[in-house]
Amino acid sequence: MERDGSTHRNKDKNDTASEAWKQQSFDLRSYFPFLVRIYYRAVSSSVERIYAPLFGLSVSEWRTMAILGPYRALSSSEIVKESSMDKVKVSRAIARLREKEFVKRDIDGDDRRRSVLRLTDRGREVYETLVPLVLEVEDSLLEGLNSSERELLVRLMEKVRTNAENLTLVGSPRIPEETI
Amino acid sequence: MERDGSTHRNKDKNDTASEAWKQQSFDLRSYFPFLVRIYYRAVSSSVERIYAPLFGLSVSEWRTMAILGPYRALSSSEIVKESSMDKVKVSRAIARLREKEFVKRDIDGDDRRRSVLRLTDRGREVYETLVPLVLEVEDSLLEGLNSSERELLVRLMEKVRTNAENLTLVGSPRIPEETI
DNA sequence: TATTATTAGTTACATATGAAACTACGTCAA
DNA sequence: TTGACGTAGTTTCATATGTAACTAATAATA
Repeated sequence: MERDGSTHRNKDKNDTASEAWKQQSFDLRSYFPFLVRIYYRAVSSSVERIYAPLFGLSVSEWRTMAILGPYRALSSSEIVKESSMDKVKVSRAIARLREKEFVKRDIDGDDRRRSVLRLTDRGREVYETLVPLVLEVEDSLLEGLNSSERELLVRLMEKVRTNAENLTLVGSPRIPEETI
Repeated sequence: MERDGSTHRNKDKNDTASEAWKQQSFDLRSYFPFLVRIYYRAVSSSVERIYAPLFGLSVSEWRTMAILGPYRALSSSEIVKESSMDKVKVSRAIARLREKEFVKRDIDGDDRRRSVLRLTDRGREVYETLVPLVLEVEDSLLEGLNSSERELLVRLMEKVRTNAENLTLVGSPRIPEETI
């Protein structure tokens, strides 16, 4: 990475060819959203290396367990809110976690549409095995960054995310899983 | 975000219950890889808002065009290298771009396994329409960050990515599309 | 209370994905 | 040459995904 942080293109100004003024040099490899993608993929796979092979958990399954871990008893839609997953994904994750008997479900007495989910004992064992391991990964990922750099990284990512959300607000309603 | 950058857990030390020493407080919402995911998704969707509705391009199709834009004529496997997509994805992207007649293919004279891809005139038009738009998105995403912050953000992401890749190196060979 | 609207969660369907198998072509070595 | 191996790119298959339609239950209101 040896380009300045603000922009990496040079408008071909003074170019006289009829259409050439349009031609901005564009290099995917330094396009910020592309860098974000590469970054994300690297981080993702390093975490998945932990819970996928150990207990055959998918991402959404792990996330669901992670939410249930400290909170104890939540409804599906509460998990949706906490996890930034959609309700279909959560529903499927729960279905599989119930098959694996890592999660159990009780129907709410008052509102019988609502179900209350919690980890089973086995689920809690798995959760507690996993937590220190994924924390270890987190540490390794941030290795070499001092605490103010870590703070800054998180802060800048948040800032960018806010910008992104403001952008998306104004437009069409699509939040695809995979992009760039 | 109001936690320190290095860690957000408190080991429940001094807890005397038999298993409780294992219990680290774990909060998905502040788990770094989770934050990365949220960040990535926000950035992704803000870019896809541009090329998806305008020309019905998928992510991999857009990326392929973005690679072909400046370079002119590349083989499929060269695109694979540039794009950090796997060959199946690239192959499919090319197939659809050829249907749409945004990309054309010539078989290499010397090596008839190899095909050489380039944008068609129509493809180049699309590309040139898109480039300024996606650059605009990039700008909006980074709005409010001065250039040293931008530089830093990119640098820190790279550092984390390197850490991640070193981690993944040592283990099982899986690079899933979706994770955390 | 009957009727309609709302909410929780699931299912169906069409599309996207990755791993592995496969096809077609090239290269190397005997 | 011919066979063994290697490479470019495609296809198959099983799984994952999102949208939209759906079911079941509750809430609101007439």
